[in-house]
Amino acid sequence: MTRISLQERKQKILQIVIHHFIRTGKPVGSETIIEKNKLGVSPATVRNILAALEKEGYLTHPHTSSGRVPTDKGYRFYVDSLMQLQQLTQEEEQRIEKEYESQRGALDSVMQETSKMLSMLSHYTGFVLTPSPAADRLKRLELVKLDRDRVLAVLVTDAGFIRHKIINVDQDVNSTELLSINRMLNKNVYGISVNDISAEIFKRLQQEKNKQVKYINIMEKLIQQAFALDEEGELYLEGTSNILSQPDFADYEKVRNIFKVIDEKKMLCELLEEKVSHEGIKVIIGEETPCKELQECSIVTSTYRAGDKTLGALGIIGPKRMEYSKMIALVNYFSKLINKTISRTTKELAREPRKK
Amino acid sequence: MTRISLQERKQKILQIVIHHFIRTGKPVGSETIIEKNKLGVSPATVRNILAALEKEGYLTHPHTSSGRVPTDKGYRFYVDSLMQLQQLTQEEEQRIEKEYESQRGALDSVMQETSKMLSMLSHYTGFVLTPSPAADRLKRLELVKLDRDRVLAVLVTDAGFIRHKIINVDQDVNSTELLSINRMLNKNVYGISVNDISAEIFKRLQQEKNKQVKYINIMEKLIQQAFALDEEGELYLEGTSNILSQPDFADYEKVRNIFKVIDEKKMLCELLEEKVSHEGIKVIIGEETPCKELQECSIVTSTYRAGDKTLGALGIIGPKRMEYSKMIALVNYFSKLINKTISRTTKELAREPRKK
DNA sequence: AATTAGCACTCTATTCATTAGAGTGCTAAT
DNA sequence: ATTAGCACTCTAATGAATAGAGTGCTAATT
Repeated sequence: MTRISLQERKQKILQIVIHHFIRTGKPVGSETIIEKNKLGVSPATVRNILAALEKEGYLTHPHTSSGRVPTDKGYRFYVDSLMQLQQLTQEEEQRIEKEYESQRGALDSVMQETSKMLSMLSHYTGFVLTPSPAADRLKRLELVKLDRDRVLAVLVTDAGFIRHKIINVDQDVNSTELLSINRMLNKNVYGISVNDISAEIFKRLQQEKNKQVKYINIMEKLIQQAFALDEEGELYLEGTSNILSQPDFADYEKVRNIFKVIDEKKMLCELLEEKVSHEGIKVIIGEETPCKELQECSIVTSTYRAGDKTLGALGIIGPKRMEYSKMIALVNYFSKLINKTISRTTKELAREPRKK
Repeated sequence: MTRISLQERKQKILQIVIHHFIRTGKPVGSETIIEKNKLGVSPATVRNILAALEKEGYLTHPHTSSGRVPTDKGYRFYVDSLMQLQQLTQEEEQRIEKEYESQRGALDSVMQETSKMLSMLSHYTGFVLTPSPAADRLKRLELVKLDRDRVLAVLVTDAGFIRHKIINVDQDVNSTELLSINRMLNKNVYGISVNDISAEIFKRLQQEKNKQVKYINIMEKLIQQAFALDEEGELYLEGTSNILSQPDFADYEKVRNIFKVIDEKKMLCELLEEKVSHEGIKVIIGEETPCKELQECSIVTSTYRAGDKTLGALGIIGPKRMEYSKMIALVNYFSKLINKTISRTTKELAREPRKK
């Protein structure tokens, strides 16, 4: 992507076209441009410039006799260089903050609430992708006996996520035994990442040979299953119906495809996880997505830190023709907010370290 | 709804019309009826009968010169009296059963899987509504300390549902205290419905005056919050995008409304909970729904027993023009399957009663 | 050399008329 | 009670005509 800096006037006109198109959704003609903006030039000049911009790939024609429409490349340039960043209004910030205060609970419900608010404030589809707990640090592990050969494991991670899982141990364990296993595990579990835990625990157990070897067998089963988290983290998705309200998505076929992708959360998860490799706001425009069905959409997403290093993602999905500056501001704000919330949670959790 | 029994031939024709319309989606004319079925009568006669059926409210006309289309009343009569019940094919049953076997886990994930399969096999939208745990019996309650003033409560109900909740106790409780509270609660908790538990526990505690009174204060906080389950139970919803594939929903406006309702799960929850008062298959056709936006849809739903008495619901949402017999068979089958699964779970859980 | 006026040209979208076809509803005959 | 016959109604599809928006090019202008 060679970035030959366009001359100033060209840029100005490109910016006018895109801005106008974003607002109205109608192709923009040379006359319209003159009308709304006092550039001291004639329509013909503007036409020449538009033709040039088209040759360079920033604009297109739906058909010969209609105005110009931005291409993906055009949007990209707009987002990277032309657009002026916006801030949320105080009103909006207050509204968000207020909603957030009342939401004192488990992290998972905060995430759900966040995706809902993203959707409401953007009028598009909002999402939050929870990081796989596998990469997070373990804070606590609780084992509860359910019946003869099944145990419920409850994991609390450093960042404040809670997951539970039912485990089959094909061997009878009585409650007292379980309790002491539990205690032993908790002593060794704090602060280790869920990924490494299996290996780590066995290492420690071998050093602690004085303990009864009796449990080792059971424990192996338990640990293996408890930490085999195949899940890729949760995806909270809200406001999918907003897609139907977008005039840009009048084409039934396209909408159906978009919904198919969104319906199968899995696909979306993968797409997002791939893109969420490094921090900061990211804008994915149209064909930049690896997912064919979403080529008519843009995604504005940002990451947040959960615990010490794990990254989750959040953002919105809407039509390519969206108010990028506004959306970026919105996503950015929530990203910061969640970071704050999580670091608070983490701190609280850390207040009482692993004495027991 | 006076049910003047229609003469046999009338019924026959009504049945032909509805059946044909369900299959093709096109209004049915008198000629078509004659062609496909050898009734020894002329088109004119059929027309007379159609006109009669229309006057009685079972059919309508989209416009003067088109064939007949069933009204809601027509569908209702069809479902109640004309339709012959169907069975799933062996193939289908096996496919379901197989999927089910591999799914050995927490009940919640079974529910999610079920709604997915309902959607896949029906090609409509599938749902499972989990009963509010409040009405279920408690099997076990686990308290885990998170930080100075917050405790994680994990509830396991009789039927096998698992819920967790974060509780604020504005008082420091050390882990040992918590453990003994936990033990005390568990001794008293088994088999009581979550609804009654608050009252019940206090009654018992008063009898047990010998216990330290010290904890009572904390315990009150804990219990109050732990069992204040405002949730109405989970709604698992899958295959919403299938709605878009229905030719019946070509009207953008209508689809948008349907999606709005479905998006806001809450509304759907209430609707379903209301309708799910007594057991058995229920078919809600078009305007019979209390929800305006769903007037173009039909819902086939059935209940399942969770634990001893609590009812959950499951089913499918599709266009009014659906193969009712097939859908009823499908929903019915899943309903039975879940009943079986739950009663198995319950039994397993009961195998080790409340010794500790 | 850049700008602009002027004009032919292209394509869309809307309107209107026409037509074929499907299906009804009524009347009168069987 | 049934049916043949026929006028009537409405839809859906097709095509022609037209207005309008906007371009692209050429030649004149600055």
